[in-house]
Amino acid sequence: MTRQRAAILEVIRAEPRHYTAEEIFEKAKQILPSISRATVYNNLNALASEHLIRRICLADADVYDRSFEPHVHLICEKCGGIRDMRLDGLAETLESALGQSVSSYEFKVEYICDGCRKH
Amino acid sequence: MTRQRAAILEVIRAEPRHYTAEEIFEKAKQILPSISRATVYNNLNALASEHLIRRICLADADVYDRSFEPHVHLICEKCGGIRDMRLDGLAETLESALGQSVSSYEFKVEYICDGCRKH
DNA sequence: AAAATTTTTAGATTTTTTCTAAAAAACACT
DNA sequence: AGTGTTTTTTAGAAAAAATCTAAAAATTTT
Repeated sequence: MTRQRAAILEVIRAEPRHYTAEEIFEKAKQILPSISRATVYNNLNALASEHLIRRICLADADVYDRSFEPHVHLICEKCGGIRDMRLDGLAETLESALGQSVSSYEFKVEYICDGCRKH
Repeated sequence: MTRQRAAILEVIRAEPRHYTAEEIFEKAKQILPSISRATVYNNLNALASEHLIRRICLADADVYDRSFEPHVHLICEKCGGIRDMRLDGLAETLESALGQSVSSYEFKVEYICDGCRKH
């Protein structure tokens, strides 16, 4: 475990918010000012393929989720806000429909959030 | 409806396969040789936000799906192959868990495809 | 068919991500 | 701790992906 990777994980795990690669780079620089952009990209790719974090593609940017635990991402169509939700039993439903086990899933849902519905 | 948009839709709808923006550009050029890359990107963005097609983000590229109908995308962890699957009742499950209706969803599942499991 | 609006175009520009080869750090082994 | 091996990082260049621009063309409206 390098100091760089630790800093990147620290940034991602600090808050439930989902950050872009550029934001993670900026925040990691506050911890390790000499960190390189390539290191951030390398680590985000590595962490995502090791299933320690998850990449989520939004309309205008890719962001990273500190949790790889299966959950639903609710994305507001109006403001682009993103909210997490648990939904149990989904893997089971999926596996029985497919007839085979699955490694992981990513469920992205478009809706209108409370704030936007009031307008 | 411009000839360019028609050509782009024609390319996307020709086959169930999912193409990248660049592939769509190449194929659209066979129909309209003067078509510009910007037109392809403009239209893909417009079509996706009008919900006529869907953008799917894979590990190494974004691809476009001719159908916006809710369905599951099964993505093989080994070979990256992508396969569609129907899964009924998902919207209902989702809406009752959320307590509110949803506009659409995108369900991406990682698994090992038949071909790769044999090796 | 004229006017108004929208879309397209080619290429430059911007943004995002990856690549490179040398240096540094981490790891493995005694 | 010391040595050698392997992996990771670095800075900057390069590549790749997507957007922007303003003029021209096509489409739509009247």
